[in-house]
Amino acid sequence: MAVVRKTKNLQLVLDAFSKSNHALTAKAVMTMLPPTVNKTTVYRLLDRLQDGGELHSFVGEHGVMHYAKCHACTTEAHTHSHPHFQCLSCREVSCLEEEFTFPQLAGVHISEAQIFLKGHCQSCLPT
Amino acid sequence: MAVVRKTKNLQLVLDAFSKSNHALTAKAVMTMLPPTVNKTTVYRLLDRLQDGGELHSFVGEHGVMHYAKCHACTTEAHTHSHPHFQCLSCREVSCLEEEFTFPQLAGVHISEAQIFLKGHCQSCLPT
DNA sequence: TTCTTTGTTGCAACTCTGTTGCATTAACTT
DNA sequence: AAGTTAATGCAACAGAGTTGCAACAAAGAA
Repeated sequence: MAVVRKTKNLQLVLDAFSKSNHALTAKAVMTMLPPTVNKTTVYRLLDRLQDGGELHSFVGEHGVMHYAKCHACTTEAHTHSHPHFQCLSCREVSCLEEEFTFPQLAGVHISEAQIFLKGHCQSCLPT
Repeated sequence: MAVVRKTKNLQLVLDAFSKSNHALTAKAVMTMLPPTVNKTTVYRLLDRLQDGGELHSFVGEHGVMHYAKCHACTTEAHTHSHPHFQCLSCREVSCLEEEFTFPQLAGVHISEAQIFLKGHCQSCLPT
């Protein structure tokens, strides 16, 4: 079974997410790592961290995968029905904490919701 | 200014959407067209129809762009805050008619919502 | 009808995100 | 220290989508 080793690169990726507090794309992670780290490695590390329940992923702008730190998740129970948010001004993507309960609509049975909101974050709002 | 000509291919794409009643990817449209039609043409036709307010687009599974017919839209006012839905069984993607009103959350000002729901459609639900 | 204008199409090459196979390297185990 | 096995780098690839350019065709003018 897949024993996950705690390598240098794995820690660097985790550090990147601790530093930013935002959702990151694989590309964004790469720029925060030494340029010697191969892109394949980055994709695999992100997968690993996701499998381990430390990150979750979602599709963001332009259909690009985004990764963010998990807060209330275990390996067994991933509950990511919270919305994700992108500021149209600074383009940063982040998780919103509010759990979203979707209404059951006519004719379909909904079991999963992906919610991507856009607008302006507090820092970018004209006060 | 961009005068849009009513070509044979344009009509074929519209026919494809009339036939299916589901959201289609560019690839799906291509399979419904004569194989002589180039993929670049398909992408351009889809763009054109979107600009003209006849189609709207959204990101679906695997970050792939999906296109669907507009019902209550004009060239000026595109209101696509309705959710999109994919059946986990038949994989079909469709528009849900319900307009979605998103709550204003703390710290951010939301101006746009993209909602992608998954579940089971009526045809695929065990009765 | 024929000419001219201009929008449309096909083709090839390219970008970008993400993946795969394989040989090599580095972490844990004993 | 030696052996096992996961992690890494590299190159090549796959799929969605774009771009530049030459050739073509639709719509209007003569």
